[in-house]
Amino acid sequence: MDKTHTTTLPDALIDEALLLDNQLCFAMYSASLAMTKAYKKILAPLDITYPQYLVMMVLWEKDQVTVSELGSRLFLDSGTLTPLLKRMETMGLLHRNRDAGDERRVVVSLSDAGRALREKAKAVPLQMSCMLPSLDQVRQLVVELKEVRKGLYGAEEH
Amino acid sequence: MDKTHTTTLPDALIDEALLLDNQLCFAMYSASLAMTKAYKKILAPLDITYPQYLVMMVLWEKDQVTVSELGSRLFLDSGTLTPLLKRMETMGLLHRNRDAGDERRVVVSLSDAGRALREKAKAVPLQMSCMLPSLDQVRQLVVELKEVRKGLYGAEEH
DNA sequence: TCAAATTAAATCGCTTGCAATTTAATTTTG
DNA sequence: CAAAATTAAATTGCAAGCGATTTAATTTGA
Repeated sequence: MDKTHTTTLPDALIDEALLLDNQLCFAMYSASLAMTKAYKKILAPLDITYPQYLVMMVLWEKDQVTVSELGSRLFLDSGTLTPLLKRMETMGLLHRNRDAGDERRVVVSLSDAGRALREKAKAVPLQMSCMLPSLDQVRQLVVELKEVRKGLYGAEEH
Repeated sequence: MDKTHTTTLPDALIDEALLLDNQLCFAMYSASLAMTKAYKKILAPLDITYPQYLVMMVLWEKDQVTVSELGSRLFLDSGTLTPLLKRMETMGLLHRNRDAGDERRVVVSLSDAGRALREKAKAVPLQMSCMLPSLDQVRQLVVELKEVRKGLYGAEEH
């Protein structure tokens, strides 16, 4: 009996694996899109998008961050962040200034309006939590999704 | 003691809720982005993007679907799908034809090349699974994420 | 019957996201 | 020190996503 390491999987298993409804990736993808849409409604009074809200959350945690810090926090690169931040600067939510000590860096900081927005934003998590499962389940999911994320970045350090 | 239903939450709780690392939504968002990037590498030999791969999976399951069927399967609307499908038609993966019985509908069907691509695609799920947790954990996550998705669409039927 | 309502796609304008390249500043090292 | 290598952002070009509107076909119903 020829049992090599590279056995072919049974066709049935391969077929099953190609079914949309079985796929974790599609579940994450579609849940993530659903989440963005839900946020659109909740964030409408604040006049910001979900990615903009993410930037604000980073800044509310720690004012004065470079574009790369923001990027490694949000898993986004300058190609995404630069135009996003420029729009937010135009809206008056933040400032972008070259770091005097290292002119390569751009330091992003909150404007008064950006700081003020935090008050309005305090209502957001509660509104969102109404649409989500129990706190325990959420906490568990967060842990698992972080593991998944780590696995997906896997090869390339991160 | 004034204990109305609309008690204000303790500040500490509100602050904690605004922390990026605690948020399910950010965990889904960033895991989903990581997933798309991982697929980019795996799908490179097939010359398609992840959303295009999703369309192909639907068609491999059932050839001949309308744009709306595709939309309700993938949770995407015609604003997203029409240009996506046109690109895929140009690439030669599928055909788009008005339904003779109801000229409002467009029926999407596999081309020979599209059908042929399925052979190459059979390797994809296994490659992806190497980056993911155990099958049991994946299955559990899929169930939970579907619930989350349902909750997020909540109000608007779906 | 035939105008009004509904439905299905397409279109438009905008924001993300990302790979690849470019520009400019800083660090390394020969 | 000065050329080479590295680093940080910006830029470019493209593919998603989506709200809002438009166009065209079909169904409703008065």
